[in-house]
Amino acid sequence: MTAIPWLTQLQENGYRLTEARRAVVETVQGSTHALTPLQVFDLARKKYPALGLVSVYRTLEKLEELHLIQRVHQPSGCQAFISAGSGHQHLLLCQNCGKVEFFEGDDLEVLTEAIARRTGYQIKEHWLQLFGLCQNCQ
Amino acid sequence: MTAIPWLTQLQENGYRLTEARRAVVETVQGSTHALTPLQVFDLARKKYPALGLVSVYRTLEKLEELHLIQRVHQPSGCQAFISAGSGHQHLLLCQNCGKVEFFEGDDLEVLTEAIARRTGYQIKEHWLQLFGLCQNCQ
DNA sequence: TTGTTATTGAAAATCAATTTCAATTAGAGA
DNA sequence: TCTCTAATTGAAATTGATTTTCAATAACAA
Ligand SMILES: [Mn+2]
Ligand SMILES: [Mn+2]
Ligand SMILES: [Zn+2]
Ligand SMILES: [Zn+2]
Repeated sequence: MTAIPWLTQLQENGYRLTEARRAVVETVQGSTHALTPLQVFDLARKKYPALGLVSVYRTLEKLEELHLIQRVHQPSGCQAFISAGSGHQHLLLCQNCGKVEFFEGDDLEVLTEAIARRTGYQIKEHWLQLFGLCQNCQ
Repeated sequence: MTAIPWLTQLQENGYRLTEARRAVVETVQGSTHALTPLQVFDLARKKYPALGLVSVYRTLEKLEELHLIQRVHQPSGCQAFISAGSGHQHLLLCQNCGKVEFFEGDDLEVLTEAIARRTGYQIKEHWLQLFGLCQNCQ
């Protein structure tokens, strides 16, 4: 719920703790919606008006590198980021407001094995994403 | 196997049949790999050297609009296109060479209903994509 | 064959993302 | 606390993909 663990992890990986980073981290960490770099910029500038857009890109890059955030692919575009789920998880996205939920417990073993057999592919991983309307947007 | 149905469908939708379009359509229609606009350009120019990159973008736009091609999302980027599957299908992609296979027969009913109940979302659709290595690339 | 209008490719414009750079600042060590 | 240095900053320039503009061309209906 707090941004401190992310800031700590940045520091533990040799990155310095700055105002710009703090603003970006607090913005992304606390969001229940996937945010584009520009959206992060607009929100984070409220916390730290001197922030430059470049620092948003640079911080997002580091957060992705540390697997603290992940890119969200949508029909409307693939530039948005959200706090990464822990372990093997999948996304459920609201088509209207972009609200994100994680879920796990899909069981694709049987399916992937059948497809591997039929196609001759060696299957390594999968993407599963659900789209719909959140309670607010129905 | 032939590009004629696509060309016919373009014509039926009021679009004229030109050399540029024919070259792009033949290139994309016949490919087993997802192709970026630039890859389409390079391949289609062999058929029609006067082709401009702009016409590639414009033709891909129309083919997507008619649901003859679909965008392919990958960790490495989301600009590539492939012939669209018919009906409800999913993709299996080779992580090495980009070869694409379609499959169907996933059964996510139980899963999506459980998640709908738990999250309160009304689930409308899903994306399922498998990644691996094709026979050639293993 | 003719006329209209969609389509073309080249060039210019746009837009997001990246790189460059000189000034600033975090934070390690004294 | 003070000093030093390398990381970080935001502005500006650059890049690269995509879109728009435009005058010339060509598809195709009549
Ligand atoms: Mn899974
Ligand atoms: Mn399905
Ligand atoms: Zn919503
Ligand atoms: Zn392959």
